[in-house]
Amino acid sequence: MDDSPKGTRDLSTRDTILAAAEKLFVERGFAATSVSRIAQEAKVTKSLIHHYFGSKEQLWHEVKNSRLIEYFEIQRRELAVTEPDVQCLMDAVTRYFNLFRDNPQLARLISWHIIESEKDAHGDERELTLLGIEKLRDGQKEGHLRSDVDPRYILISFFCLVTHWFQAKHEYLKWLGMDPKSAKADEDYLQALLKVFFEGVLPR
Amino acid sequence: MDDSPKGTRDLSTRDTILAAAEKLFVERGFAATSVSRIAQEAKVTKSLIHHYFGSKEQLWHEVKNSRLIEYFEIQRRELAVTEPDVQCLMDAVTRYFNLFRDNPQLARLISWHIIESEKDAHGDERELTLLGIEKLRDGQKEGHLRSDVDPRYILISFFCLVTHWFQAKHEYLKWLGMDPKSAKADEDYLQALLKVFFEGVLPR
DNA sequence: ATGTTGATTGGCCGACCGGTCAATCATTAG
DNA sequence: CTAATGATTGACCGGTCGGCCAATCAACAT
Repeated sequence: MDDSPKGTRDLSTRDTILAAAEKLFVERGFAATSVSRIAQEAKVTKSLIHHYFGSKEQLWHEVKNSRLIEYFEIQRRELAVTEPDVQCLMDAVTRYFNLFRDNPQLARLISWHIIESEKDAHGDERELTLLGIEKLRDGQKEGHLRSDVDPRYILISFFCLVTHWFQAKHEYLKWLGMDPKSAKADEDYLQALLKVFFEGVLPR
Repeated sequence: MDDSPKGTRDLSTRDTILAAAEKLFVERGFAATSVSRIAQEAKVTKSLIHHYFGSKEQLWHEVKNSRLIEYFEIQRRELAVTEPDVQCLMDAVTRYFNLFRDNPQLARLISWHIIESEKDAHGDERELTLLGIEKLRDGQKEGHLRSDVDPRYILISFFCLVTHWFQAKHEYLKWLGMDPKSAKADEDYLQALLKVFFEGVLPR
């Protein structure tokens, strides 16, 4: 039978709590979310949350880890089929961008993870990053990418261009007087991102 | 004489509180920081904080606004002396980058501001952004910048490249197994940023 | 039927939260 | 000297926090 470590066979209630917790944590962050509020959202008692997850911290880690591991898994698969030629890289960038576009909680989860900067090291992250850098290095060796920039910083600048857009677009679009919920903005920004990242803002 | 609205002539204590509040808010964000903790940090009583600032929210806004207004002012001055030619733009990018490098609280303050996404609109932000876009448009008209990318998204992608670096570098450097406190990393990233932003990652 | 096990509840705890208030202290003006 | 004013304190408020616990409930194995 199912022999999960703590003996929780019924997953539906547990998942209900997990979903409620994710919603609130993603919305307000760890500190601003109370266990009782999560209980209310999941329509269970506070005690039940402690029964399943032990503590608020553990629940938060459970929420984060489940999402992040899922995200790493997707990335790993994506990376495996990516060849270091230009078209393939542009497709990979687009898929990465769309992953965030289609999972808005992901960007916020990462935001909270980064800003609250906890010590938990994932290993997954590191492995995945090194894999990406290797791919970029291949691209450089084959002449698809310029070789006078450290591939580590190429990768980071790419992360910046995608991650920060989804973290802050509501703010920037507000500054520009544009509709913060417009799907058009995502599409337009992606096109600009591809041009800037691959070709730069100087005329060729 | 000094006739500040609430009649607080002694600024030193007030500033002590402000500094303590900034330190803790920047470190942990609004929700995770308690008034008593700020009082302890500033070595005053909790009551005194309410005496000077009314409420925790008002203190938070005071902290944020004072810093952000200062930052906007610097930016406005920078922008005024920036010509839209390539060398001048690269200098402006570098100065903008160094502003964040030398004021680490600024990036975190903006992080908290963005992720806790409050409704307060600064006006300053909008005006400044439009000014920057105008400058970029000039650069396009004079042929210094490519004209097939919306200057609004050029500006945003630039914000992403700088802001997110300072928000997340500790995380990324950890992934790469590099020293998160290294000043060298800032310098190296800036060089990479300039190359990528202006010329792109494709060979020329 | 009975005991076992885990799901679920409501009540309770001490700690801390943000905030108020009346009482002091220090300074200075009249 | 005294009145006034603001700075500063400590005690206190109601409320919420995260967490604990004993009791019940439902399902199932014996």
